[in-house]
Amino acid sequence: MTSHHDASGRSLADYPRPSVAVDTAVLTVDGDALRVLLVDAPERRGRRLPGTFLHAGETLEDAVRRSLEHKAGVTGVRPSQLHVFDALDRDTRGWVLSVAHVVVVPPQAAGHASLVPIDDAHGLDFDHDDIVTRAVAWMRGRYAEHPDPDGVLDDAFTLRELRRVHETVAGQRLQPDTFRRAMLPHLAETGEVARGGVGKPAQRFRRR
Amino acid sequence: MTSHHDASGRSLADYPRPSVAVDTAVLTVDGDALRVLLVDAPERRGRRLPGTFLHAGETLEDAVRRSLEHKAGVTGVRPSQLHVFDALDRDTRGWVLSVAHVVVVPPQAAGHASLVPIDDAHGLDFDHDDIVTRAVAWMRGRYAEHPDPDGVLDDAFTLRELRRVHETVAGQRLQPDTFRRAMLPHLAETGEVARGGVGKPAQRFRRR
DNA sequence: CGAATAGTGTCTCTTAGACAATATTTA
DNA sequence: TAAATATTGTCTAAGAGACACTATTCG
Repeated sequence: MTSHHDASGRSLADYPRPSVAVDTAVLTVDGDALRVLLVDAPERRGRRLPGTFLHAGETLEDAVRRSLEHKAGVTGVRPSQLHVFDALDRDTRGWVLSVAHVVVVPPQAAGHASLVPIDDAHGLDFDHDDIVTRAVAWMRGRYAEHPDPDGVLDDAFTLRELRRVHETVAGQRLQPDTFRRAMLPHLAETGEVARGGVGKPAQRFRRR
Repeated sequence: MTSHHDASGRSLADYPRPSVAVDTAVLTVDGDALRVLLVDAPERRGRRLPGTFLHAGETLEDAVRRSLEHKAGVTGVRPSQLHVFDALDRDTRGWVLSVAHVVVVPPQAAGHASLVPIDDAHGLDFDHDDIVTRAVAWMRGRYAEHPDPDGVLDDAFTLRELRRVHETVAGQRLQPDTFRRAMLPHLAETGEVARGGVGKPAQRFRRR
């Protein structure tokens, strides 16, 4: 923590320190696929999540934002920590801890990197497969509790649109009537109606 | 991450690195109080959670075990990560990240440090109040799903003993009959009976 | 009108919670 | 026997899930 001297009486500056990196799973819901943003490694070793080393004077969240803007053109995100990966041999070049993060973005905000369906996101560099698994589990938990906590949809949306997002995140079909009744208490009516398609026009709702 | 070079082309060794510490909330259930293990700061600045700096060649889990054994005589624990605290000004002596952990132990395993009721564990050094809050929330979530995931009780126990633990963790009374029915599917009978007290002897159960 | 979708009514089944009755022990 | 505790029976209310019916729109 912070003021630890250990038994030997050495102080903070005397210890070798690990490099600290951040790696981020950027998830989005595009149509009926849950996707994750991948980048090609500079040395072409393989595919991986965007990440960077933590710089001096920077928080983890700053580092995540910097890496996403820089490597994928993604801005305005709110990262959440997932886990610290600390296996001693996880990076052959030295002692590196990675703080894994997750970010959920609307599909149009995904920038210029490639969005890969999560079913195809295997065999990534380092422990990035693990990070994707944890990120998806984290997102499932979040969407089981809230209508659209990360603004994947526009400000106003129909229940069909919202249900489609939830079906994609959960990986299974949901009944329209049950879903509607479960969500209504967490939504606010807008009065707007979505016209244009076939069938009775649907009301548009907002998160409340 | 791990192989990040950034735009400037500098490589891993060129960056300043933070010190990385671990701090651990050791929780236990003692009678009807939820307690956390605190230590006095060497410089007597105040009370805090046990922690240490991460040493080279050591994982976070190793560091947690070392700090608990060394500072409190607690062994044989299974730490879980909670959160990384990274505020730039959290330690006046320099750039220090702290990976907060939580550990649940049976009361007799608490070693030689002092166990403080969580209601009295305020005003701790650094961001340790936050860690305690997160640790308690983590433990509540765990006990809401499992009978005794961390072995706070002995191998065999009565439903009254188990209920008392849950009441302490949840901070509220639970109905004996409802609790019993909720727990039974997760328990195995032992055939043993707890004699000695007044009233009908209770069966002893085991986790399954 | 017919197909498609939105929205509502209602039935069933499960479960949590509460209350009460029965069972078994000690003092 | 009285008090205390364990265990089980049962009732009620709430909610999830399913099915069917009504409402509204487009082609």
